[in-house]
Amino acid sequence: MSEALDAPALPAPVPRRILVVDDDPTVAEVVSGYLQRAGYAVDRAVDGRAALERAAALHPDLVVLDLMLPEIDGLEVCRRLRAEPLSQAVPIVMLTAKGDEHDRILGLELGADDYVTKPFSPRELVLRIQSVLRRSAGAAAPAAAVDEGPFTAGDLRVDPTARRAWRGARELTLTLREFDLLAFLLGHPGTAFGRDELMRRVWGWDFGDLSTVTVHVRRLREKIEDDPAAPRLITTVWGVGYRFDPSDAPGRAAETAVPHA
Amino acid sequence: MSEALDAPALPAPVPRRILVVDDDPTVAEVVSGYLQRAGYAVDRAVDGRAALERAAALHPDLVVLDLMLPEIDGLEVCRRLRAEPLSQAVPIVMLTAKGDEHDRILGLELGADDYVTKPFSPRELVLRIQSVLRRSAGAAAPAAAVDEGPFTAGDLRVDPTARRAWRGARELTLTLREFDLLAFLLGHPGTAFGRDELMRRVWGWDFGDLSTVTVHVRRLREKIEDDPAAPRLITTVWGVGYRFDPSDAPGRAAETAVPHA
DNA sequence: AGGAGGACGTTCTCGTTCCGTAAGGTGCCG
DNA sequence: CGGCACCTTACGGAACGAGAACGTCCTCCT
Repeated sequence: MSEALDAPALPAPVPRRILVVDDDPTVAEVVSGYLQRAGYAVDRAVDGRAALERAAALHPDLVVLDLMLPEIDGLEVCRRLRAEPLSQAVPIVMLTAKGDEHDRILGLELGADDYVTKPFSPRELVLRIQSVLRRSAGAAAPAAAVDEGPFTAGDLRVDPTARRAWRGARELTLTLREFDLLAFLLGHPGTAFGRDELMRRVWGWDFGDLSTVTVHVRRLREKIEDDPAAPRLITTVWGVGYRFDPSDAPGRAAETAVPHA
Repeated sequence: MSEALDAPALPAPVPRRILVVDDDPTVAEVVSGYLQRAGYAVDRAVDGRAALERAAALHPDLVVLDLMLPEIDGLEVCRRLRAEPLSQAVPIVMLTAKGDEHDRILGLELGADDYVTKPFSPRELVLRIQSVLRRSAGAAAPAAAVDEGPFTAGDLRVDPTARRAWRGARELTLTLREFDLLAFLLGHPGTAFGRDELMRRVWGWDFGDLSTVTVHVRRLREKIEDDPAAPRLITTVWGVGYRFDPSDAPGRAAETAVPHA
């Protein structure tokens, strides 16, 4: 998803196309639903042959590939995708049976970018996919060079491409979520966001426990605020959510009261 | 869940029809009551079959759906609603048993828009429903341009996106309700509103003690008026309600004759 | 492999803030 | 002068956010 990173400048990131390949209708249904919900355009194929056709026709941004397939199995699909120049670079996430270590390793060798073992939680799958997309976007960002160069607010600096952040001269050690959260807020200075909206735009979920956001804001404050107990950068808006306040020039604030009357 | 009451300046919402599907009369009764008091028209169904019939007949704006149902269970109802073009887009809020993660996920896959775990607080359910309605309404109306730039009247300034307000150069510390109230009034300068109308447009309720409005107007005056005892910004219109008076040009706008002798 | 460490999501408790309502007071109108 | 509408104040409860701690999963290192 990197939606969290694209969002600052790109209001509506181009919806990514994902091809889901699975012969089990239930699994395909569940996965498709989750991905659509996360904002992706989903196409489906039920066997290896169809998968290759769809991939050639659609040029998806990512392929979710079940290993056990009729006609042509997942490993073979993977191999052929990698052989074809047009689909050579497409990220592949494999679905493998639990403990099927051998196929998994083989899949990785054939060029799969990640794997998820069945039974899997759809949530986890989405996370993996987002992670893979982020990685590959970072690796091959030729046309997508629209990606923000490092941007700044106050004495905070964030480099989305490098995934690094600084406070003044000191580099911050942020986790993945913390970084995404900070990057998003920095990209929308002065705007208040509800927890639910942060959940959607940073986490990419429509649901989930909103206290998760609270906790991560707390952890982030711990790392970037001078006094986490009295946050000046990430302000709490009571009953609403949070807001990043760019207090660029300390001492220049306009406390000039207009002595009306 | 707190976001439901955030809409400060939305025009009066069209009364929405909600279909409540639950086989437990007590639950259905309680939920219906709360929803009706929140201003929704409520229809009820006790099993899956009836639910589908009612949905087809009424085209409700939202469906509250219990998972455990006689005849046809909630998941199946959900599936069929989604299969039917006419009901394909209707938002669905599911009621699931606590910790029934599997059904919950499956429900979301089948197209539910949110879920609430039993036992739930009716209040929370109403908030979720409002949230879902707002989301789907927003999705359907892309050019809504809800984003108000910060706007001004006199020396008052309100920034809805940042949720901040200033009087002259001094920033005001407003609570959620106070802010919404001020934002609404600022957005309709010179217009008098009855307490009941403010209740509906600021609070979003069709019921409730109107003195609540009185008290909040008082608290707001306390923060923005030079002399809360002789309010110049938020004027009382006797027998009607309140009105915001933009006294832009000092010395010019004194058409409000001071009655006092 | 096995174990240590970190990241993340969840849950619980606690203190604070906010909000709605009730009750009595005051001013406006007939 | 009586009645009504509005004002003012106070209070109890509920909602909210902060903080701390736990359990789980993943990753990395040995």
